[in-house]
Amino acid sequence: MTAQRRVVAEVLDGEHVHLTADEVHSRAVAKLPEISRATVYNTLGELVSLGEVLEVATDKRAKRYDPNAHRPHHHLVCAQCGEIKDVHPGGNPLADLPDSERFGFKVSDVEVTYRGVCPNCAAA
Amino acid sequence: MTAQRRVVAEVLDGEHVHLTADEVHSRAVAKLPEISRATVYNTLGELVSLGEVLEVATDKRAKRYDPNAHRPHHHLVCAQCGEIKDVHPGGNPLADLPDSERFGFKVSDVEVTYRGVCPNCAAA
DNA sequence: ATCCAGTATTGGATAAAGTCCAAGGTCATA
DNA sequence: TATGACCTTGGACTTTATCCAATACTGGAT
Repeated sequence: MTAQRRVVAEVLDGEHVHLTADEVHSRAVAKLPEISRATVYNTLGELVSLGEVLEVATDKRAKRYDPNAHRPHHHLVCAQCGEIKDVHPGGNPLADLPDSERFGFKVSDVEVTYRGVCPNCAAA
Repeated sequence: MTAQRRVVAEVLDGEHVHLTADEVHSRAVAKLPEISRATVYNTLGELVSLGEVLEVATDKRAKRYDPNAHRPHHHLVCAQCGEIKDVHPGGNPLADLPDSERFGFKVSDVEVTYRGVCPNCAAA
């Protein structure tokens, strides 16, 4: 555990945190000015491999990193400003996919992304 | 309607078609050698605006374009090779998101992505 | 059939996001 | 202190996508 990794881990902490790699880097630089982009990417990649952090691809621009990897959840995204909330819907989408629709795949995971407009953007 | 647009529309036709912009361009070039990348991007953008084609962000690399926009469906993705199938699960995920989990958003849409391993990759 | 205004296309430049790599630094151990 | 393992750095490079000015094409009006 190096100073650089500690800083990345610190930046990625909290509820409803979904930063891009670049945002992580900016915030990390604020705490440790000499940290490089490459290290941020390396560390994020390791955290993802370790299962400590999730990659989220809600919009098609930069990947986002979600530290809330240990409680399963899905995402609610504002179509206008891009804000992302963690949500915990009921139901079991895995059970809703009949065998006839599995094409022989071994299905292991489901991701659900709700889209809408957040209160801020609705007001504007 | 120009030759270029016709070619792009032709390339994007069929079931379980989920090409990247680059793949669309390659195939379009095969039919119309002088078509430019910019035109492919423009045309894809227009088709998306018109609601004729969907953008899919299943992996975090290039966007993919799905011509099957008129029958609602979700996606099943192979985690190894990236193959994508259209699927039609039962259930109603929208109904599964309680008000208490909506954070005041006006929720209008849900995307469900199943992940697993396709028969090919499982055999290998 | 021709002309025109408007729209589409082109290719090259540019941007944004991410990856790769060689060189150098740090740390624990012996 | 010397050694080896692993991290970090910065810059070059790749991939994906967008922008722009110049040119070409389209369809309707004449």
